[in-house]
Amino acid sequence: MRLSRYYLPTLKEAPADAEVISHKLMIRAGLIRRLTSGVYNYLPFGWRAIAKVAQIVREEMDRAGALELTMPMVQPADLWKESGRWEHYGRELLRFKDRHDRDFCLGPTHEEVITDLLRGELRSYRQLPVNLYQIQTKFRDEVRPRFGLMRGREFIMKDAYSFDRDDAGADISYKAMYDAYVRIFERLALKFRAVEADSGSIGGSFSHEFMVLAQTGEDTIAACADCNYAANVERAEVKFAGPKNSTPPPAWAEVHTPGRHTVEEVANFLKIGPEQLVKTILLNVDGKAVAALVRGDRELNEIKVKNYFNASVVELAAPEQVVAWTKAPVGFAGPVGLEVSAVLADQELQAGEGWVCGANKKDFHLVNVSLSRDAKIDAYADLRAITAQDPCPRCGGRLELPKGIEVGHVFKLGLKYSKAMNANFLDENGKDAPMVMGCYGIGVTRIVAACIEQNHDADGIIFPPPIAPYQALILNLDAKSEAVGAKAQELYETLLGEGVEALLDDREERPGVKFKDADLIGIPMQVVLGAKTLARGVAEVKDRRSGEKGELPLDGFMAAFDAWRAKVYAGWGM
RNA sequence: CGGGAUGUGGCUCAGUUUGGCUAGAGCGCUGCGUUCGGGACGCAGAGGCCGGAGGUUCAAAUCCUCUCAUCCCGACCA
Repeated sequence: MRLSRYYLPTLKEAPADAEVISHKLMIRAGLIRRLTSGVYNYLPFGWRAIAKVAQIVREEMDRAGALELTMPMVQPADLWKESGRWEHYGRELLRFKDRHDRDFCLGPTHEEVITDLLRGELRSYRQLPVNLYQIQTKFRDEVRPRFGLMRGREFIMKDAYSFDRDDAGADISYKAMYDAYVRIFERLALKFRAVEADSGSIGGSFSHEFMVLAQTGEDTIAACADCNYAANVERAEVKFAGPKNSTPPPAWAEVHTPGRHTVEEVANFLKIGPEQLVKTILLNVDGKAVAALVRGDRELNEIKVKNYFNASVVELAAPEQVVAWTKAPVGFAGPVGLEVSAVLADQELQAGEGWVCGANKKDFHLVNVSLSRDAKIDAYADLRAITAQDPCPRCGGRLELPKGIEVGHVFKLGLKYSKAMNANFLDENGKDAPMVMGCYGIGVTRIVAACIEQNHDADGIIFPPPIAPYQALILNLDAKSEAVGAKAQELYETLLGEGVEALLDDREERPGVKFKDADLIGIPMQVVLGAKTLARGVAEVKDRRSGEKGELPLDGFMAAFDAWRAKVYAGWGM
């Protein structure tokens, strides 16, 4: 394609409402335009990148034996009521009524539809397993869409669903998808990590997330430097050395701590370390009052609390509730004499005595507290967030905590939907049995954004070749010169003829403008042709990633180009 | 949903505090000329009822009320 006839609106300045780099660059480089909050137009250049990703996903899904289909975006409420999610999915589900006043929603995911589809059609174990997928626009009415394509309300997703006769079969399906995902992200030339994940409200027994590694990621990964353990910190278990027997402290005593309510304030005031304090965090767990205790220097992982109770909602208690439960303002809660429905303590609090904690009384704390002697602890459990100082829960090795962007998630669902929706088949013995399901998602549009988060510099996007909308950009620096124009056109046609996706910048712009735009839009290979180089019988080339420049002879150009391309791709590990 | 902020040509913003002439700048866009290897320069243009509604006033981009939209932080999130 020739740029003089391309709709590629590049911008010198980023719009004020873009915050993260991928969002800014996608707008500046003319990939997307916002229609409304969390909803974007995909412009021709951006759409090509999305299509590239989708095609690789498609090829690997097909290779893994999955079958592509397309299900409706508009879904009847009946199905969601059947699975129970009409009530539980929340307001992320965009609901509306048709002219007959019937309830509908826009599909945020398709477990209900696919289960409904198959339960009517698949009756025999002979027909299983089956794995179906689609690549389609999804809509989730996110409470807070942000960061451009990173968290949109409307986005493109590949979602696959597997149905098996039994657990063992489901494990095989799961593994096949996991392996396909690894191949997909390898082929996309992204730096990624597959991590153990919390399965969240989709349910099911276990799951993995695929994270594109990038500083700006919203998720944190606990990854072992010594073994292959990696988990989302939401899920990562903390290894506990075991309780220690220490002598109980003398009886607890109140100390006056006027106006000190944070751990830091109290620790400074008493001239002790925060690890000698116990934080008492009051939570609402499915409407019940729960206290969670962690050491002063630790952070509570609310998801662990949620999983401990198998609860659907865990939220921090409101200040009024804290006052009602502890008879003191926020900042002075403690386990001694606290009356709530459950008091959970982090396991490591078993290794220590003589804690400092809130007195449940304004401006007072307690010292010399023994949890076993002075408080009623219902259970000790792994409650806190893992830190970089913790050992690897598998091998005891050193942990790193890199940031990642979740671009894929595989779930083993088990019987959750098949039971709720009666998706049964007849097994070998002629008996009804529920199908064992798995579901597998990839955020196609999010991958493009994540790719840019991972690959950019001060000048713009640096597309990995597999995602790049075009492989090579030819810059005609002398658009008015017939000789240069003819040669540029010739190179362009040569590349196209050899199957290289080329873009020709034949606009009547000054060289500086073309160089800037070329770097901004991030096509991996730049071929620069001007009067000077033409006179010398060469074209200048630049590797967008490394910035390395070279010259290729115009005579026998294609052979030289092939060699150079191999070098550029090698830089991407391809 | 709680907290904060912003809405002025396509983009970035000034002007609003303290109401007052035909509402400005840079970038971008159109035309002409000079330029031509890292976002050139000159001249001449086009383009805005200042998010919307109502109100106060002799007079509103500016003050008041309501409303809509967008962004940020938090809660939330296959």
